[in-house]
Amino acid sequence: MEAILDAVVRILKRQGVDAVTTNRIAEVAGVSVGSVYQYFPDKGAIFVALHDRHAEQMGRLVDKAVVEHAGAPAEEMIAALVDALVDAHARDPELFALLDAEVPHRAGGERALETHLRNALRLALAPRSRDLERTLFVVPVLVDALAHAAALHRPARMSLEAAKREAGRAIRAYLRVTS
Amino acid sequence: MEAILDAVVRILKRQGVDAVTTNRIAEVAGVSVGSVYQYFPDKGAIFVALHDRHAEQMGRLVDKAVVEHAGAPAEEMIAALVDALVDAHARDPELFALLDAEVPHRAGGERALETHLRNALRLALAPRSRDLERTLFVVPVLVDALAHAAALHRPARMSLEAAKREAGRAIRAYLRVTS
Amino acid sequence: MEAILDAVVRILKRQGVDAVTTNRIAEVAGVSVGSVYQYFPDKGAIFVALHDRHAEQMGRLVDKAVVEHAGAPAEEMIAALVDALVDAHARDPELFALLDAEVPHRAGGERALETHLRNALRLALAPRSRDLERTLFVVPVLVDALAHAAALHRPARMSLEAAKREAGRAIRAYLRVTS
Amino acid sequence: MEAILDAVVRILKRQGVDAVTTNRIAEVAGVSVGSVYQYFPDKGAIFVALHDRHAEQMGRLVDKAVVEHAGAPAEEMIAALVDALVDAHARDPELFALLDAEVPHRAGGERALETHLRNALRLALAPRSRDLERTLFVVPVLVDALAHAAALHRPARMSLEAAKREAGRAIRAYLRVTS
DNA sequence: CATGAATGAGTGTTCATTCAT
DNA sequence: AATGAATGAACACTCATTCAT
Repeated sequence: MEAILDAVVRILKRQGVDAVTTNRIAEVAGVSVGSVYQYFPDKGAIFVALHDRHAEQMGRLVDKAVVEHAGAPAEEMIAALVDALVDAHARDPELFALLDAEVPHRAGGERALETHLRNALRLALAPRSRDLERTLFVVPVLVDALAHAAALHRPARMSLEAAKREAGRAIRAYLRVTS
Repeated sequence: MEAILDAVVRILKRQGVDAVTTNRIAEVAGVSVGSVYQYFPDKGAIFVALHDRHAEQMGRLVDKAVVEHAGAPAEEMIAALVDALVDAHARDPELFALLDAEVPHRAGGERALETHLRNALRLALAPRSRDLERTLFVVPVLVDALAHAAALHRPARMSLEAAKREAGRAIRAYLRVTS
Repeated sequence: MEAILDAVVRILKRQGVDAVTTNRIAEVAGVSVGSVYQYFPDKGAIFVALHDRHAEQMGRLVDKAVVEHAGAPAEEMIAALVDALVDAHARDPELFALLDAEVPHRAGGERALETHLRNALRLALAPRSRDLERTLFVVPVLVDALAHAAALHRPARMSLEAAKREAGRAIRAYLRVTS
Repeated sequence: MEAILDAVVRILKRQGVDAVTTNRIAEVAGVSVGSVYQYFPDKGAIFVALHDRHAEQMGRLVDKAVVEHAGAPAEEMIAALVDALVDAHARDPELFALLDAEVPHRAGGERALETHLRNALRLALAPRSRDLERTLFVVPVLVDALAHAAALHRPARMSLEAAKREAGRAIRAYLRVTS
């Protein structure tokens, strides 16, 4: 299963989505097509699983940061969050850009990372905000968007660290006005 | 050409990406397949054109807001920007979610809206910021992400207006710390 | 009409039969598709006309040789015939090989050159042969096959002149046994 | 594979080249289109294989005649050659005419029969000729052309046997002058 | 469980042909 | 007569999926 998803990733990076056929997946994974269908009902499920796997990896990072900064000020936790997410995406920007742009998302089932962030932050932000609802709407969007941008779309002249720092400033600025 | 893109949109909304075949496009557009190929070299080009058209429409909105608030404070201009973009996307959220999730983007050629915003804001923000580079990195990301979120992914209990307002607050907060 | 056939020849040589489309013919000939259809009922007719034109050109060569050697011994006439045909084909071997191999012949309507040769030789050979029928069967076949072979398929080490001479010897040898 | 080529032959004879579509081939061969593509990379390859198969069949006949008349005079061997080739083509003249006229040859890769003949005859003719090169150029051309003509294009009034005999005479006459 | 040959519905695309101008 | 945009039937080919071994 992991092997299959890894095969998809390899094909995706080497030749693009259009080269991702079930037969090629099997070949690259070193199994037979039949075996691919033992684990996934159809091709769509493979893409879903790929997105899910990524979401879970990011989710684990989020949980870890939340747990590790349970007592600390929200700003610190968020800085850690941004840090972890940016690093994770920066490890293979090409892949994550591809995942976003080319691999179909089946609209609606998504926003997994934002949702996860929202849930994870609910507790951490509860005491801070007069209107939790609105804060929990904005912060995950900022974290997700800025982390992606920092890792994948920052200007050529800006370092990863500088981008992280600026992302942190933006989120902190918002949190401050949400007293 | 417009008719063809409109046909794609219609099929997309009614039956999803997989139903978008060149023959069906022709049928829905009321022309022959051959004519579709008179205007587009292949199916991929149709999707590209669809994304481009959307980007241009948003670009025009951006330009309009920038021009109309040329003398006004940046905050106001940005509020107008968010307003216009949110309204534009809110007019047909389903479509824009689809466009984002299912219609392949050909990774890399993208971020059109952010880029346009960046260029449009360069002048408006020039006097404000000590480090224009970083501001021009963050603001377009915030505008784009919050506008999309407000229009397409806001919590069920939050009104469009409330989402816009909150988006505005977040961006304003960042601009304030970027003296 | 000539222009159209010339266009076909040009495309044929530059890009092969598969590139010969009616639209491309029109383009290369410098007219519109509609005009092509003014002169030819359909695409097949163009190929037929091409073969016919070639057959007529060869036919004229045959007639000329026959007329010019009307009084001379048959051997001489045949030598002239082979000479003329070989030269004609050797002028553009590539084209004639293409014409033979790739341009569909519509089986059965063919053997135009052999038939023409047969008719042209009927008189010249009449006095020589006890069985004209058989001679008129063999000689055109020899002339056609050897002329083509000499012009288009002779071994790399053999000169055109040598090939012609050898072709002549073969035909003469046959004529001699056909007293 | 044999089944596929046989299907092509069947369609060719019944409905002509234009009816030879990959789907129809599959249908007539009793397999699926997919299976056709398991054995042949594309449609062109099928035609090539068809020509190749024919060339091999003829080649086997040539080899057999050469072997069986290894010690005998060259005249006899050639008579046997002509005999075998004429009979082979006469068994289904229509098909071989079609193969020649309508099935594209991909110019240049061809003359397979002549080449085979040339190689087969090299040994047999070696002692006879002062100039082997020229003899090996002419004889295969004569054998091929006369065998085809006898089988496929002889005058209506001439029997197969008579045509064979006359072909033999022509070749023998040439061999005699090539002492 | 694994295999991978076989399947065939379905797709993108081409191109001969037409006909209103 | 000439044009060339429009047509759409038809085709080569792919690839997700199955199932007998």
